[in-house]
Amino acid sequence: MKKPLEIRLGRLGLQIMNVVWDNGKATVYDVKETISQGRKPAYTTILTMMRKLEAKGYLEHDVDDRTYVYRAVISRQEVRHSLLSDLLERVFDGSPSLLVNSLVEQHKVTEEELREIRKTIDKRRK
Amino acid sequence: MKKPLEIRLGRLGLQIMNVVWDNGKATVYDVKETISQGRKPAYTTILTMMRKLEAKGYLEHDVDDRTYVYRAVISRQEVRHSLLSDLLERVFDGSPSLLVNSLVEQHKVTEEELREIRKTIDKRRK
DNA sequence: CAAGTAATATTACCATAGTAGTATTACTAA
DNA sequence: TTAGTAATACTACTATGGTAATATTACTTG
Repeated sequence: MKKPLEIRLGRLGLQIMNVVWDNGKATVYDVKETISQGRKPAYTTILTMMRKLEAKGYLEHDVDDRTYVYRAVISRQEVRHSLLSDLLERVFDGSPSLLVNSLVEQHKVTEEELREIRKTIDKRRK
Repeated sequence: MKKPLEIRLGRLGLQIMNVVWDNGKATVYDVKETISQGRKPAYTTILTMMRKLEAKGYLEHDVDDRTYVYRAVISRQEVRHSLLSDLLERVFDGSPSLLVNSLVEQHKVTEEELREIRKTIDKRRK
């Protein structure tokens, strides 16, 4: 079983994966109903994209009473890891501290978030 | 003051921008010589891409003895900010600590890097 | 049985990143 | 003066993500 080194997911593809991950499984209809914020793609647009995601091996489906019920083949962690690695290498020269620096400098990171991050770091350090 | 439009840059575009940022300016030839690791795109490929980057307003050029000398219109920080924001929202649910968590969990972050990151956090917290 | 309905299948198009061959232009050197 | 050279200009094609209309299929219900 071979793992794709690089995961390619655009906005819509990622939105769809998120719905599937959140619910464990999802039909085209489920996704359509859940994607309510922002642009609302047509039913067939979501259908087409889900078929493409399946073709790429990111989703699989079972048939339940004529309806396709999709489930994720790749995990959220895998995708996060892959996309983050990609950004790290291509944009931040492979330097995690540069990335974190940019993160806390330019994004409004709350005090709460900073504490959380610090905890993560310290746990990792020992 | 520019609006933080969404910056769209693929692999090659980013490689080119990096050469320009690193050197302050760059010709097509400079970029071709610098891009030595991995695939080596043809001269005209780089030329075409640099023209596209200029069309998008990311580069500008002066003419020096018939040769175009490109310089960056957008900064590395802008691009880093934009691409990181994008990833943060789309992949990490807008949560910086989730992102940092994934960063230190799955990438081999050295002890040195952890110290560096912690310093950044603490500086921010004061 | 026939019409409606709910689902997928098919097909086609647009935009953008990447790729690069070929054409043109303008200078250089024999 | 002309062949070569070094640069950009033009053109075209591929791949992929996104978009969606239209067609088909299979079931439901009057």
